[in-house]
Amino acid sequence: MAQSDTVTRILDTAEVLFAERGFAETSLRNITSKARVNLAAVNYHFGSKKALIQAVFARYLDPFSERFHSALDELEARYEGRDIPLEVLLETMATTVLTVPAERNSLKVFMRLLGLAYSQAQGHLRRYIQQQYGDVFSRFTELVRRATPDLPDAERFWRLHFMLGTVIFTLSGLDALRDIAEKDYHQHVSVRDLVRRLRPVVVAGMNAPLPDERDVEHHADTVAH
Amino acid sequence: MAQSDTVTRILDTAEVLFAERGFAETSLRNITSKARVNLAAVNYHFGSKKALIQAVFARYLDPFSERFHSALDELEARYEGRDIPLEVLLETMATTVLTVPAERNSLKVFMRLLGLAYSQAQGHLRRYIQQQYGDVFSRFTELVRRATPDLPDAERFWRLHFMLGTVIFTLSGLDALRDIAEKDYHQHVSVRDLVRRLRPVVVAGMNAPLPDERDVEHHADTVAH
DNA sequence: TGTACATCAGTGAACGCGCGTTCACTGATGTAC
DNA sequence: TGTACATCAGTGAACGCGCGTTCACTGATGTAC
Repeated sequence: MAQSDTVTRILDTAEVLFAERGFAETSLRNITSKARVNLAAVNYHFGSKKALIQAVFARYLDPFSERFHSALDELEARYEGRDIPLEVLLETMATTVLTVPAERNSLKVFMRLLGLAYSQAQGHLRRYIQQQYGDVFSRFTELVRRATPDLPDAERFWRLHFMLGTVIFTLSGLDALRDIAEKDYHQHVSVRDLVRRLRPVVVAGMNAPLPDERDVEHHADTVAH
Repeated sequence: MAQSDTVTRILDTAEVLFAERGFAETSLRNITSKARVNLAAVNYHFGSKKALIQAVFARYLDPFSERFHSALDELEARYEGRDIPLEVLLETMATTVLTVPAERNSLKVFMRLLGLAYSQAQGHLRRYIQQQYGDVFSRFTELVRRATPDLPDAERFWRLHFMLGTVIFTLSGLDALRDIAEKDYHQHVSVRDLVRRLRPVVVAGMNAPLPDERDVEHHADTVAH
């Protein structure tokens, strides 16, 4: 066994199991037995389960953030200080997301992991991602800000997250949805096909008319907390 | 203690803890100690942790599906066989979702639970929801079909799920997003406020132009699986 | 009205189990002299 | 070239812990006669 083949085997197995069942539901024994690796090897190489989870993310997010940064560099150079159109920014992000996992396991796993990062409690994970990759996201949102000067800041913030929700939710729940879609419409759906369908929806959502101000205080907010 | 006050106390506490931390991360000991109830009471009244989880969902989804059915009855009567506009259908769904938890704990909890139902592995839960509440969802999608006759079936299917993703993702990840939003914009965001912001985005997304057919086979699908 | 019995909500303690982590140890490889 | 030592990946077994569940039991209330 080559040096630290073990590390790779652990990461490869862990990312698949985490994506399938979540972090709490995947035990180190699940991972190490499937990877045919000693149980203690996880703690030996990574230190803890938490650190393993972060390492799994880093293996996707490090190349992603690096490439996204250089894609944005290129874009800024090309537009020489002029505002980059929203469609181009979204397209660039989509392209980068699509290229990263081509060398890794699969886009499905990448998206499921992103979905879990959002939805599972795992506070440490959100903090880690925020801290490690917050800058590239900030850079992107700043460019989006310049591309949509008429959108109020808060509105743009929320719409970006709506958009993120659409994409992550769809691509991370892909398997279940794909099954239903194929059963109902006898039509195969590839990830690229979905991205193609997502594009006009996302663009239309970002460019939607502003919400009606009169709605704001129609009713008292009856929700606790 | 009145008869089966215990049952209510368990459900009230469980739904909050489940919403906060997920199912696997919430132990029966967490629930029973916070509810000041005997540990064995959960198994006595519900039979198992799984059954407790389903009971928590039923307490929201039973009234929801009942009300949504009657709201749709009303709508169909009002439109006397004519197609109901998409906006009206979406509005009706939103209104129903908003009224249900007004009597319960909070909308936030309801949405977090829906988000968890989608994102956590918990196969039994998705099956349970599908089986118990699938009919009302089918009825709704059929009405949406009639309201959008120009949308190809597959396109409508995907857009409905895009929309679902946006709403569930946003409302279930609300706390984290709200924190960021308040930090950045010093502006409190209520759930009703978010629903108001979601409306035009969702409508625009559903009515977006069809995807460009030429994109379909621009590149081979390089993604594994 | 009184007694015997059944029902039922709730309890306290224990069960076995799988979990993440730790630790003393092995055995191969590299380095110094 | 040979020997002593250090480094490092990996291992096997055990640690204590918290988990969901079970079980024998209690004590209050309702029912039959």
